[in-house]
Amino acid sequence: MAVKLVEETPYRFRIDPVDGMRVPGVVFASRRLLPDLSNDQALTQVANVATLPGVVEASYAMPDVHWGYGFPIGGVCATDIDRGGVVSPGGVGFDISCGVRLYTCDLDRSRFAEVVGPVMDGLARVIPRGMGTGGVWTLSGRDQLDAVLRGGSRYAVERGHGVERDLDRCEDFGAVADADPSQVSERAAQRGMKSLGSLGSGNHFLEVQAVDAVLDERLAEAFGLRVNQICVMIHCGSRGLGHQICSDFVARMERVMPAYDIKVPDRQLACAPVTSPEGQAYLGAMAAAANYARANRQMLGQAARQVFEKETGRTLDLLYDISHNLAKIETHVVDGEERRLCVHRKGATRALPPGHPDLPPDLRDVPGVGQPVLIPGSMGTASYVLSGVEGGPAFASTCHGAGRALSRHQAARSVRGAELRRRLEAQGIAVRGASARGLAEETPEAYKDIDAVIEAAAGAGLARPVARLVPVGVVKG
DNA sequence: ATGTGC
Repeated sequence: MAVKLVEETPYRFRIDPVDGMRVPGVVFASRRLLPDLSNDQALTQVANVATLPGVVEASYAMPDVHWGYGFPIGGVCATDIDRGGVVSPGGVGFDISCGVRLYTCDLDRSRFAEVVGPVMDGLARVIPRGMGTGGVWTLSGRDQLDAVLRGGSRYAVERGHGVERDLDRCEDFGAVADADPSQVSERAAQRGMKSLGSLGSGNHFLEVQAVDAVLDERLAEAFGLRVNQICVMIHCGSRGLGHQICSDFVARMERVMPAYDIKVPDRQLACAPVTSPEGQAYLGAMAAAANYARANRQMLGQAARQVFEKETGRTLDLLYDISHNLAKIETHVVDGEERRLCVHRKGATRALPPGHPDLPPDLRDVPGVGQPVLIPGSMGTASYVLSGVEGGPAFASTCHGAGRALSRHQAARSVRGAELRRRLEAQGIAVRGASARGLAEETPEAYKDIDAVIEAAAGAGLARPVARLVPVGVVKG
């Protein structure tokens, strides 16, 4: 599909419907980010998504959009459940409920410098990472795995892995409803059994970060962030379990699409009506994987908390835990009417407005304070905390990270792992990696400029920047 | 992203 962009505002570009598109495409980006997009498969994917049955408003792209499996990464698409709307595993992604959790620590950057060695060595010892299996929690069997799949972080806390306040600060208060472990294949379960509490590889990490700049004093205070404060960010997902569930359901939906008379321009857009048996089965399995991902982050956070308590005498307080790969059933006003939608966010972060009932209890009634939004940067660069805003377009969603600019292969060719490690250490960043190649694939040059992405997200009215964080120690898969 | 690839 040939894609033509029309500038609507400095931060919003439109793709008019052609060739079976049911709605326009809308790309939130700045002029600075746009050249990267002009010759990119990602925009064709934005247009392809606009052909899905039941799609409403627009196929949205966030400022960090890039090419993905079928759907672009950095894409948001909502379908109307009661008007034939579909759900698609490709619109969620392989790493179901991949997301970020951020803890604050009552410790300043200068004090942390005195204990950086023991803390980083402690984290390196307790945080499983890299390809393959082995997590901090060895499950007793399928029954206990199913308890994780139903209960998420809540089950982990019930079993002593965390405190009740952690759950107040988790999306969905720690567990997605309607998880259906019976829809999780034996193969997916086998893969999940041995990986609970592990980072994985790729761009997943655990970082010790320092608040570099406060960008909104009032919001930062509400979120408990101050300049030079130490934080811990964890970015990971549902490991082999989520991957297997996605694979299982892509194959299943490809088989049943003809029976629903659904035709899509790319077979990687395989989908089924939300209300169909296949749609419901996927949503049940997806919710189970989402709970696994949250329990995964809970376990890693608890392991990090114990290291901090032992080595610094200070604990970690959870600021928030939020996914950026998930489909959710939500109610939004479309064409002046409240509709039940299936909102797919793939490489896009939910950003609820101030006063929303799903906000943490202690933030819910604070005027002007929206949902904490956690945006991980690439290795060695900044990460951001944002806040959801009133009236955000794109069904209360924003970007999820810097977005790749080079493929893994290109990145690995551009720099040697050992050299990159020295460079990071020279910048004052303590590195505890798993493999040299893994490091090279994540070199900062392989990603877009996170500062430009955040500027575009703010300019487009998707979210409000609160604080900029920089890494002081990184544990990578 | 992933027991990395039909």
